[in-house]
Parts: sequence; C-alpha cells; structure tokens
Amino acid sequence: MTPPSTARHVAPAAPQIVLEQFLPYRLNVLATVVSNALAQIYAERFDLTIPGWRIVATLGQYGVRTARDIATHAVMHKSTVSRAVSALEGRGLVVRRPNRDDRREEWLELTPEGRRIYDALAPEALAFEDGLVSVLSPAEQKAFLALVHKLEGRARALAPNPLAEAAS
Amino acid sequence: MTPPSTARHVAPAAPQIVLEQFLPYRLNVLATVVSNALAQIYAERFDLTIPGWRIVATLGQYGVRTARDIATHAVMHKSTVSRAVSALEGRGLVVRRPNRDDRREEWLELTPEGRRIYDALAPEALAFEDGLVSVLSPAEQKAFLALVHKLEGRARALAPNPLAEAAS
DNA sequence: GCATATTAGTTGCACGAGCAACGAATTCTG
DNA sequence: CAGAATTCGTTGCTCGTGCAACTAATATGC
Repeated sequence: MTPPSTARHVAPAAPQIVLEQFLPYRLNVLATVVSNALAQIYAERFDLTIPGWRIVATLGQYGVRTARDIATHAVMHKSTVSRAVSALEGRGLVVRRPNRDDRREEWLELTPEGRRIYDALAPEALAFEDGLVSVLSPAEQKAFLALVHKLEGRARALAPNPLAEAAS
Repeated sequence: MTPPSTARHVAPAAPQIVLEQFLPYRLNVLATVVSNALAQIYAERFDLTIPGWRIVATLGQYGVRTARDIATHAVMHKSTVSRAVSALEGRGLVVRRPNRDDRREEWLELTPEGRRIYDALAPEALAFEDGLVSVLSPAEQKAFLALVHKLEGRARALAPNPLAEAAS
C-alpha cells in the first residue's frame, strides 16, 4: 500500500496540485458520491435513469416545459433529453402537446401516473437531502448553497461549452 | 417559452422539490459545468480523458500508486481506471512496475514524458481554479472547501455504492 | 496444509451519452 | 417577400463507462 522505499522516482517535495484541496476534483467526487447515493432512491425503486429523474423532477416542479428548457436548466445534451423523454413517454409518465405558436417545440408534462411517481419520490429525495446536509448547521447550509450559486454562475461564464452558456 | 394560460394541468402551488435549491441537483450541475470548463485545458490541449487526467494528476502528486488507490480516491470504477491506464501506457505517459510483495497489484508512475505533461498542465489547472474561485473571498474559499469535505464524508457514509465506501 | 474466500486487475457485453448531420419550422436580413 | 441563418428536436454513429464474469494471487479458516 506504501510505495517501496527503494523507488527511483519519488513524489516531488512540492506537488503542484493537491487533489485533496483542488476544487474541480473535489466537486466532481462529491457530486458523484451524492448522485450515487440518491440514485438508490429513484433508480432502484422507480427504475429511472439520471436524465429521466431530472425530467420528472423538472416537470413536477414547473408543470409544463419544453425539452430545451430542461436541457438548458440541467446542463444536459438535447439528444440525452430527447431519448429520455421518449422513454418516459413510452412508460406513460410524460405526454407531449404541440405548441401551436411554435410548432418546432413541444410542451411536456407529467401524466397522472408520472405525477404519482413524482409525489412519491419528492418526499424521499428531500429526506435524503436533509440527511445529507444534517452534518452542517442551518447557517452553514444556507451559506453553502449561496456559494454554490456563486460558483455556478462563474463556472458558466468560464465554460465555452454551449451546454453551459444559457442561464437557468 | 411560457406555458399557455389555458393549460389544463398547472404546476402545483407548492412544489415539493425546488431544484434551484436542491443540493444534489445543484452539485451535479456545478460539477458538470466546472468539469466541462476544465476539460478545455486537458482534453483539447493534451488529449486526455477525464480518467486519464485524474490518473496523471494523482501520479503527479503522489509519485507511485496502484490502480486501486486511484480508483478509490477518485470514486472511479476499477475497469475505468484499468482502461485509462492501458491507454496512458500505450502513449508512453505511465509505466507499471510489479510489486514483488503482492504480485496481484502493480505500482504505477509517470514516465518522464508523463511528468512533462503534468508539469505543463498543473499550473494551468491551478490558474483555472484561481479564476473560478475568484468570485469568492479568501474566507469564503476556505469555508467552502471545508463544507465540501464535510458533505463528502457524510455522502460517503450514506452511499451504499462500493465505489464510495473507502475513504481517500 | 488445504479448501474457501477475498482482492487486484482485465475484458466481453450492453447501454447511456455526446457529436454531427438532418428535417421541419421560424426568424432575420436585405 | 425571398434567401440565408437560426432553432427545436430526432437519429445514426461512436465511444466512454458500469456491470459481471474471469484469471491470478493472496489471505482466511477449519
């Protein structure tokens, strides 16, 4: 587990990046672990993928949105959203309605069945979040969310990726 | 862009999850945007994948590690690390050395060429991080990192995923 | 000491997801 | 008003990545 003392190449005395403190690395690790833990709820018990879960959650909150709205909001590729919507539609959880004012896009909304799943899922997701942030004081929780928002705005400005260009 | 006023189904008056404040969602969005922005550096200019970049960064800091160490530390699947190591080895950036005390595992380290890439990459990655956190005060930066660590520890405890079980 | 269980790493398989090209609809421009 | 450019969404292609089964090596237990 420890490198041999006879190693000809040793770690530099002053590593240029300390991963334990390198924010992009830490954010990815944290997001991955949190995501995996949360997936236990929506994947195993409701058979939803990450994109599927995000679509259900977005429509659950907003009622009616377009695929583009969801993609922009959640920083997902439009093809990812397209396929996930098709899957949800096939399962009878989402319906499309044409927008007569702009027939390129479609309004998406949950079916009663989709709403039922959302209603069952939401309290559990919130309970999970509560359990997660319970290691922080209320003040810390509030501060953390504010800092996340600040960083997200900054990161979207730095990202040349079209996925990140539009605001939420 | 706004749902029609004649919609038969409207958003509930009190949505159960507010995605703008739902931490797992916000963390994933933030990590994705940051990751995409950082990838501009290591992907386009050094042709590294995310796993490849993580392996180079880990070996750059620690000198010698096993594939398992890297996978655990970065919450990556061992097959992901295995293939990324093979690719880096093929490009002459990483070498393997057998561990005579336990011949199941192998020590990994950067070649001089791999070290050159790390040395070129590290300052740019740190500059990117500086640009990212520049929207926070030094005190906020420190506080944010501490809260990330707290949450990561908690999330790893909540995650039943074997990838997240071991500590860093 | 030998059978069993565990661990490090690899690989076949399948699937999720990004890219790019496309069709359809709308908007911009001169 | 006509042609060019843009936008929404879909789909073929490719590839990264997780899962599970496997080999080889080591640790455990009777």
